[in-house]
Amino acid sequence: MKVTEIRNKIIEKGLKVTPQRIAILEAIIKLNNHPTAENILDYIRDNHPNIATATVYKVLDALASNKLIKKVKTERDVMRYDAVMESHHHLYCSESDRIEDYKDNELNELLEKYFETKGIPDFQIEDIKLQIIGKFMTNR
Amino acid sequence: MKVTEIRNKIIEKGLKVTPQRIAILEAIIKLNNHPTAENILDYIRDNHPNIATATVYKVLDALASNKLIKKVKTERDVMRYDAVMESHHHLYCSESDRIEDYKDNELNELLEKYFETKGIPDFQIEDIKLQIIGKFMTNR
DNA sequence: TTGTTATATGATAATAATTCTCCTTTGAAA
DNA sequence: TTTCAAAGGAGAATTATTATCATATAACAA
Ligand SMILES: [Mn+2]
Ligand SMILES: [Mn+2]
Ligand SMILES: [Zn+2]
Ligand SMILES: [Zn+2]
Repeated sequence: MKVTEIRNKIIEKGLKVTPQRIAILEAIIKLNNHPTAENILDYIRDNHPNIATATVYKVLDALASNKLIKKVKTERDVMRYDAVMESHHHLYCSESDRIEDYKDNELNELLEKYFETKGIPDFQIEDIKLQIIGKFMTNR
Repeated sequence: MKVTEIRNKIIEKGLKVTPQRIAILEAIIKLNNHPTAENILDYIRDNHPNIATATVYKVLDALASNKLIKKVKTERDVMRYDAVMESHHHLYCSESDRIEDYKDNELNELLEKYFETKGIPDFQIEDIKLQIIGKFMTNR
């Protein structure tokens, strides 16, 4: 993902392009590990030593409400962020804070078909997310 | 759910039975709406005007780590609690903080069968929770 | 029943993630 | 270039939760 592409993503949403926004969006894409605000700060401090914590949160909020990133909730008191915008699920490690993406179109279709016929009384489904909890058999 | 039953649940886990623990567990069961710590406090203040906020959190922690209640995470910065211990999913309202239980054994079996045959590489599944986001067609 | 003791509670301070406020800076359009 | 709405920086404030520690009490034994 080149900086030009990131700039374009931001422009497409009608947002001003700033060095902070580029750095933060780039960090989330590159880290690719559902980083926290603090992870992002640590990552970009090398090139942006003066960025304020509040700016990171404000940028994250702007990116999320413009659908350039997603918020990923965790068991713990800290929000994490995701630049993968296509619909996908998450694998949560039951022993650590590791979260990995799980993309599975066969599963999505299965669920869609299931709820299409069965439905949920008095409820209109907009989205379904799976939290798959377990243990990773590989390190990282 | 009678108080005697609640006492027994607490005793079974080898915990001391205290008026605070009874009141808090009873509140979560009766409210049946995935209450926050504050909701619980409000509910029990009538009969326990002197209970400390910290006690509520400590009791919630003790109940959760002894598997008498579950923590339910939300998009927002507040934990919610659930006395329904059987495996179930949640319906999240996309417009409000309403969360309702969704129990569906047919779905559980479908998912179990699906992952049993397909599996996830390098990952050992322990539990699967669906977050079903959408709109309730009824008020409350 | 009473005494003992580990555990729980209450009061309050501390923490940690996030948000707010307000002033300054800047991106982008003209 | 100038203009100015929008964005950033600094630090205070907020809010949910946790920690600390002195006091109270549930459970058990004598
Ligand atoms: Mn918080
Ligand atoms: Mn918090
Ligand atoms: Zn993801
Ligand atoms: Zn529930």
